[in-house]
Amino acid sequence: MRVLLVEDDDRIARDVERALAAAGYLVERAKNGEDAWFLGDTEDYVAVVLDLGLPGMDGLAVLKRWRGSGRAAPVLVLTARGSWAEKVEGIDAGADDYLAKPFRMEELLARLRSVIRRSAGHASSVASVGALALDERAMKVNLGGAPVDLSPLEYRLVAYLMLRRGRVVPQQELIENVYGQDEQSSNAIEVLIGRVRRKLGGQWIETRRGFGYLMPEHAA
Amino acid sequence: MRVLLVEDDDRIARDVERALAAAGYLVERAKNGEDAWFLGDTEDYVAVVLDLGLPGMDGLAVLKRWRGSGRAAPVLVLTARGSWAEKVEGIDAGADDYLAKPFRMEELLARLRSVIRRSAGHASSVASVGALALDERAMKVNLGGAPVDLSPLEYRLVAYLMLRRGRVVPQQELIENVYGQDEQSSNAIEVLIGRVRRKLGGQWIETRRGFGYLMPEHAA
DNA sequence: TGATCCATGTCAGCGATTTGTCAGGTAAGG
DNA sequence: CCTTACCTGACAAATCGCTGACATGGATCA
Repeated sequence: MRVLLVEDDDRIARDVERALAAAGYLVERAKNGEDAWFLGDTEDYVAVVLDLGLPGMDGLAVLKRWRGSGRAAPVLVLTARGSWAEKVEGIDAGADDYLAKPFRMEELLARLRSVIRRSAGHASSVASVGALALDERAMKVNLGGAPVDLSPLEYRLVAYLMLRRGRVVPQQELIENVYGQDEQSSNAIEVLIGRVRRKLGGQWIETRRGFGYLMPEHAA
Repeated sequence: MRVLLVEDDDRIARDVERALAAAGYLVERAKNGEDAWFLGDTEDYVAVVLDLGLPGMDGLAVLKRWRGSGRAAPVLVLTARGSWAEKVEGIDAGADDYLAKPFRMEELLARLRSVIRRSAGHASSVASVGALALDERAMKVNLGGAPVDLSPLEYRLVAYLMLRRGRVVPQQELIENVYGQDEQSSNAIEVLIGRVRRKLGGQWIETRRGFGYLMPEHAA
């Protein structure tokens, strides 16, 4: 659940960063277009929050370069209110959503959820797999109506898998999105998987030996 | 390119309809929630433009019912400016995008394009040969509906052959693509083929003595 | 301040699965 | 009939992931 925040204004960045962190995301920040482009091009994020007014390379240019090189991470664009021409251009450049400053933090979070959800190919707001339901808004996971008590890391793990249900998620990808960086030197992720399995019971997370993990579309 | 327009106000509807038609879409219109729900649930649209302020069933309720019954067509929501709480709710209900009235027709078109473009990117890739089905995302192979338990190498082998069905694949090519590099010093690949054959039953993999292996287009 | 708890990383060992190797066997093609 | 390519069963080794136990460290609370 790594999110890239591209924003030059420190105050806004701090607020957004805090809100995103509180919502369970792992936030990384870029202050200018070059850094943004580099990070977005080399790292893997579930979403990008991109301010258009940047020093150095323009936000739109960054976006276009990403798209040009095949980066598909959903992008939520922030910009000053009112310029609908800029909106249109931004959207056609490949932005997935658009938000005018100033904005409500709740709205940013909602749009981010939406954008992430859609990029995973799911329309419905609550991702659910059988009796498992993910409530991103409340950062909770319910099993048959009853809330499951998950730690932050466990939540991120489950959320990531649920948003990508039906797809094998390589261990490395999982690690990157649950922990910020690569913790290659241990089996922490396996331990985490084990703990989650014990809490959820049932066979929600399948192991694809040698490939990664999978949450089946239609699980027990 | 059928688009469903859900809008009770005749004037707005007329303008939008005209713009959409000019942009090449086939527009159908619903004036109230019930009609909207029925059409959206039974017909197949590339996108829906949904006004929230409706007589009868509320727009949000319609949207939730669609999502609840698995309708995935992208929905662009129209609503009165300013109520961010409504926005948040709408987005979380599964709207794909959101536009405040009054709006520029250009912006509506841009967002519609964007929404359609995105929804096109989620086709599930399933190749099949007779009763054999390959789900690349889940890295799974089904035989007549039942999953086949394959090891990583076995899976790669089957996937490679299925994606090239009807073509003779030289042993060397197979080796290079199943194993990372060349393991020329043994008959490992033959053993692998044997194991796969035993698991699949039937004559799915033919041997072309001296040339390689082949998965027939229409296998037994 | 100290006691305690919870989340999480680390480690070692277990065990199942996977997979390469080899030694015949089998059959295709001349 | 003979060569050669391919198949098969058995075996051994390696790999990978799981688990339980323990360590650590930060938060909370008396």
